[in-house]
Amino acid sequence: MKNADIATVFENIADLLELKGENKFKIRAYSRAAQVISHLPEEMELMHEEGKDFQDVPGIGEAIAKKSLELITTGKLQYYEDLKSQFPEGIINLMDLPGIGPKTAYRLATELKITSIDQLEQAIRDGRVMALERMGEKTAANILHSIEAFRRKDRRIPLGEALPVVEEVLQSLKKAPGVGNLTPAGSLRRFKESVGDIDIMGTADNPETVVAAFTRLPQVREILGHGPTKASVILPRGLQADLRIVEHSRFGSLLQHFTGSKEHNVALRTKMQKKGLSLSEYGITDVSTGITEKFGDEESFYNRLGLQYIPPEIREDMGEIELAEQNAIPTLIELRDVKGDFHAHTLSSDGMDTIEDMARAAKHLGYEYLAITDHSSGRNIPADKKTDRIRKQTDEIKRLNKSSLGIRLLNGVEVDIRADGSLDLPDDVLEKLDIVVAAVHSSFLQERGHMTQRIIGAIENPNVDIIAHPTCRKIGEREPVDVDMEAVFQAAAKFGKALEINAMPERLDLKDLHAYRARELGVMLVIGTDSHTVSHLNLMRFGIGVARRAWCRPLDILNTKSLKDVLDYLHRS
DNA sequence: GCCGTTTTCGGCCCGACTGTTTTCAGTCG
Repeated sequence: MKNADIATVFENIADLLELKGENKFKIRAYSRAAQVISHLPEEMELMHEEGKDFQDVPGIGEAIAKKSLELITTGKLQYYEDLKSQFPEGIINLMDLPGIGPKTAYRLATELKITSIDQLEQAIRDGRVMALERMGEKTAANILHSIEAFRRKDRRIPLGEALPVVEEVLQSLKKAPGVGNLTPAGSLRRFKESVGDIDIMGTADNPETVVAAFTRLPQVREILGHGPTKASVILPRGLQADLRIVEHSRFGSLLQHFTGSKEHNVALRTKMQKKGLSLSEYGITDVSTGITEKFGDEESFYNRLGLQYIPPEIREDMGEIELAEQNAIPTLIELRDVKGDFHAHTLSSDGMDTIEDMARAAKHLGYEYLAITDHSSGRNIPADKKTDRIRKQTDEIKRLNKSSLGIRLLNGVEVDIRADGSLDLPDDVLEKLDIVVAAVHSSFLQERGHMTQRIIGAIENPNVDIIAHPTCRKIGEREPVDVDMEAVFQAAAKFGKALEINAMPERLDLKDLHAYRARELGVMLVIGTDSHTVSHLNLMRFGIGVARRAWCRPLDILNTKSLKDVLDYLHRS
């Protein structure tokens, strides 16, 4: 059983215990364990095989360790089954609706015998819900609204879609008179691959002017509400954005609070509570004196707690607070560390621009090198012209490298890993290239064992340098292939091959947790944009976001190295 | 149920909003 499924079981147990009216700290323990498990970089199944003790994971104690083991070894948990049998089936589904917690769900299930969202909708429409004690017309209408929103199922939006919209909004808003700080908070700021609502935090001399300007933006589709210092609106793609303006002196604590993650903030507050400090969006309160200190920026907020500044991308309660106490937060990779790109397409395959166009654009970004990695076949390339194409590309790159472009082009290819595991170009062609990126582009539904061998086979080929988009997922479009990632990481580490963090926002593949685990195992990572046109080269920042969430330092990422070091690494010069 | 340079027992994050309430429970982030 996978971590995600184990986490779901514990989350459901927490819900059921809440229904039972159990001790709320016990409930919290299950809930926290679920969170922790869903964020583990390694599968618990594997930890078990390796003889690791689950109780070493903070938030997992004796009882939950034992239950986890039962889930892993038997696929079931008797405690959970017993708990479920005490309640009407389907009651947990009701709690998926915003506004319905355990108390309401329990009443609906027992007093009205409702066990599904459909039944709930019916009960609201025929007036049975509002007839209940302590329920009214408004409550019923709100639940109905939740049901409709739930059915739209478009609640989380890929980062790649949300970020440009938000940046456009920020651009316009910054022109409003008297605006000071203005920055998005929440999961967007932490660079999670998808985001729910957008929170924008700001300071201003005259908040009302800014809030008014916000509600009048051309991007605003609907105004959900607005007051003197905050407003909620709907932006394109159904994106809800909330703006909050505070005085300059409280901006630090506000931003910290709304950046989250929730788990990070809870852990931080729990820890500081023991030192007699109470944290909130308004500042830090010394419990003994009742005096609240204000903070204009996040650095001073963290420093007051005796902590090093913690970058937003790693605020997930994965050990960052403990490291900050020791002043040992790693220096994470930044966009400006990147010296080149290892994944780009041109007109020779399915790209839109010439090699020279791509080279100039990469030079413009300040890069030292750019790998041209057109597809090996398919995509406008007849099978019998594969090697001809490579020869032409080689000549063109030689010519350009001799010209005064000021950037070194690496002569490469993105070679298909075919369904049978063989590569789409012969070794004598591959070995003459500067760099070989291999990737799966077909037969995505192969069974796990076959797919794992297919990818590991490519890793073992001495001519292959990088495996691109290792899981082939496309967010909201295509599920990842079924592959034993742990085995892939082990093989990459053993054979000294790099794995790609594909920076295309719809891919982000490796994803954050995979990249974290790969780095932990000593696998070299690269961030590739998979550019098909010059503008795609700018997508690098999305890959940087994933790398930072994976705690990557510059030295973990191959394309932060100088041209010389890259050539050394590739054993080609 | 978890956890410990204030504790192996006795604690466990903080504040706001909403609705149906005359003081608060439930839910959320």
